[in-house]
Amino acid sequence: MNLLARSTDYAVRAILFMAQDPDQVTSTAELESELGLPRPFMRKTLQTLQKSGYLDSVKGNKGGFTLNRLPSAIRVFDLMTIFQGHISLGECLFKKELCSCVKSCPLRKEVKKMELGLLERLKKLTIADLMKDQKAGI
Amino acid sequence: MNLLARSTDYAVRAILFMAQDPDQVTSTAELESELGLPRPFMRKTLQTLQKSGYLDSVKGNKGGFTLNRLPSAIRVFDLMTIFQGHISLGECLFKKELCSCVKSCPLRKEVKKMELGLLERLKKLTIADLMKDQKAGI
DNA sequence: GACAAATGATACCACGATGGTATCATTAAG
DNA sequence: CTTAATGATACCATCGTGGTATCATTTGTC
Repeated sequence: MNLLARSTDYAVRAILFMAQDPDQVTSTAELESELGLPRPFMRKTLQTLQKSGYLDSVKGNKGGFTLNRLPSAIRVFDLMTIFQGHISLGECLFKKELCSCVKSCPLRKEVKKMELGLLERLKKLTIADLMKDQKAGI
Repeated sequence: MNLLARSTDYAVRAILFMAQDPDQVTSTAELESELGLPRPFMRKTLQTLQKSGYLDSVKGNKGGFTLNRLPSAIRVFDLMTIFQGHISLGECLFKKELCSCVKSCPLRKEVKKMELGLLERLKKLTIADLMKDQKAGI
């Protein structure tokens, strides 16, 4: 299982990179050479981030993207939502309604509790936090 | 996202059902009519449980399965492992090694922390706990 | 102005995991 | 002997995800 999709993961890395030097224009080519992120996929990813208001784009030669928000204002949880939709650990109920377990599903309840704990932590985590870790770590 | 695979989910329901009357032989046909679980799929699922030592099987007419362990000795986490393999929230590192993020991946570290919390809770949860919930709730 | 290098928008593809089915052999109750 | 169950497999279909390709547009540089 993977809590994070590739797209989310890549997005976070790209944003972390751009946050080091917020005013610089970063192209997907740069992300490829600097971080090894696959260029075509990153195009799609960054376009999504731009449409969602996290990045500004500069078209044309020497173009690319710039970060639009403070690292402390970017929650990992929100990025996950953008790329992965509604975040939940147990969504069987919704899509195919094979669950007649409305009342008789104690397992769901437990999973739901764990989900709550997890989401709480996720919602607190920002890019700024990751930058701190990054500097502290190595 | 789904923390639990269908197979795990079904397995838990079947076991919960069987635990109500531990000495009775339960067939997949019964599970289908009583719980609405799809018979062919349940066959596979219960066979897996039998091979893993959770159920005994009775072949032939009037055959089926019986529970082999005490509800308190069946951890949901172990069932998940059987049907879903190694449980983890971030396994990108292993399979395709595109992560050169050994040192530079603060996000992984955070996910790992959350995973620890989640697994701790999951490992504590047994079928007996679920039975208690079931009786308490409605 | 021409070219190169970038994004915008979109459509498409490939693979794997998962949920689910089908088949044949074997066993045992009635 | 028939029926109803499991044992053991092999197979299939669908979907999400990761990834690619294409064409149009924009813009800096020579």
